[in-house]
Amino acid sequence: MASAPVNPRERYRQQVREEIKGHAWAQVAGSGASALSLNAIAKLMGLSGPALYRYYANRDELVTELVLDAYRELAEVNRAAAAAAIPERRLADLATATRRWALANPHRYLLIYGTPVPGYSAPPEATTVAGGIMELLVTTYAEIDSRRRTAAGPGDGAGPGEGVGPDGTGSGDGASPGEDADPDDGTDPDAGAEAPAPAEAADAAGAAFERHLSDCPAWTGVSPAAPAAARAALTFWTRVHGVISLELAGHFTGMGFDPALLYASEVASLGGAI
Amino acid sequence: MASAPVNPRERYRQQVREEIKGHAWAQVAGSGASALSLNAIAKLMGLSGPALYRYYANRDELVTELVLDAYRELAEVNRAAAAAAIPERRLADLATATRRWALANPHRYLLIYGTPVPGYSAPPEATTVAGGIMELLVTTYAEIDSRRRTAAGPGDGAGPGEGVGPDGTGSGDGASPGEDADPDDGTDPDAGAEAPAPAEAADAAGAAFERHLSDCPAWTGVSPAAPAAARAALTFWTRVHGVISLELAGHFTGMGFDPALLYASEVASLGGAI
DNA sequence: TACTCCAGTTATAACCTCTAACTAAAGCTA
DNA sequence: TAGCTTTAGTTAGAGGTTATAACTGGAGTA
Repeated sequence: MASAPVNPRERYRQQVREEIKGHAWAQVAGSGASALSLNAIAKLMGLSGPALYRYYANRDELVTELVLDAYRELAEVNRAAAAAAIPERRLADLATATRRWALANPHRYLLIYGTPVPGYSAPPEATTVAGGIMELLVTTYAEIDSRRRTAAGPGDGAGPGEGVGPDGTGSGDGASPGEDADPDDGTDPDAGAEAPAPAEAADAAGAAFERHLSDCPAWTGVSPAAPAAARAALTFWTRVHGVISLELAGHFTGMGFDPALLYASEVASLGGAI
Repeated sequence: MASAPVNPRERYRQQVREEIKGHAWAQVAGSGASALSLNAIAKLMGLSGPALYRYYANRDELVTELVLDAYRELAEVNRAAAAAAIPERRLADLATATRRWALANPHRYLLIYGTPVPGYSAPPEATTVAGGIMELLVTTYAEIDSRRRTAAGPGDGAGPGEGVGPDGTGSGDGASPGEDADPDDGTDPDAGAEAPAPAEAADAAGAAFERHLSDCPAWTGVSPAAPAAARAALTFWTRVHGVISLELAGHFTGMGFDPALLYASEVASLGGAI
């Protein structure tokens, strides 16, 4: 991963760093990232507190390492799931793999997607790996789109189930009302107007978001159906995260239902049969 | 809220407790809950550290107080939004109010819905208030459902846009495949089977979840359309939280799109025009 | 007036992160 | 091989945290 350790000193250094990280993961798995203590790790390793500062400049640097590892692990899990899945189940398997990993490693998931640590800011490499996860989603959706296009034949772009986005909403076709959907203004310009039917409204807002996405700088390298795929990927991400994070935080306990079924319902809404 | 302070001593006590809480909120708003320091608060109030332990037994008790206040505040914001909205925009206004409050008080939102504090567990009253928020959602969806039913007339239960759930999925009608949707078993029983079309799959999984909900103990007091409304409310909650929490954690920064439009798209998918 | 109770104090223990200064050993180089 | 340089690990200590124990003085009460 890093530069190859040629010196025996450097090799030893990397080894100790790995051992520290191992203990750190154990602590994080036990009590979360905020309970991570360099002092305790040092004691566990038979060292004295300040010795660890030879290997990590400070606590944040160790946390960064953990965050990066977690990102890479989740990215790898996703990549493997996507690679192993038959095309028809790729989305579902991605979603399943993500939830399974999150449930098996709740603190790793929360380390990535949970409440940010106050003083801490993620390193650029984390953004890169996160972008890789996102890109996998986007390409998966783009792939589904192109498969549907070729299956339906050219010239046929309408009908139920078409398009790549969630909820059966097609790619952005035509203008629609509700251009400014920012809820931050308290004016509510069309509060008295007739509310559109839910289905149309979903189409309109989705199409508006896709148009907005098509104006945005890249972060997705896929070309033609990009906005639709990007929107679908973002929706996938937020819906999956919505269920997983609330489940991990324990907000479903005591409600008596199986979160797996809610998750399945949400994943199915994203175009992935589960 | 609590018992009335009749003694001047008790009154003074309540007053100091409130002042402590005020400083605590300022700290939380500034740097998050993990940066909350009883010592610093005491210094700010011109007291010495241990003095605060006369008012709060420990840090967790203060955090509990903050969590309860945040819950109550969000519940009140939701209740007010629902009361002020015309029926057709009730869902949208609920969603808007929630996001607005979350963006205005990110640390309060994360205090409730973010990564749980390691040793800390929410008090029963928090569950009660959270249940109130949920109940408001369920009744709102039940109300929408009954309004649609009366508008469509008895005997008419089909057609696009019917039902109360998100994605235009109706209430659980009829059996469907995919009974056991728990992704935790690694066996993947029907991996080789033909994947159903997305729309059918969404219906099937949603119906399965609704059937599951109808078997679950109450936590929702609404009677007839309960499972459909409960599912819709849960879906509302998880989708709204998915977008808000990722936005608050800064995961959208650098992606260049306006989260408000993604949020609007999601809210529209939930049957709320925004 | 006398008594009780309690807010707030200091001292202290046990943690934490992190810096400074020092020791000793390991490895490189002439 | 001798000497030099680099560095792992040490102790000491500053400054922070939560939290407890014991004490003081004043405020409210009987």
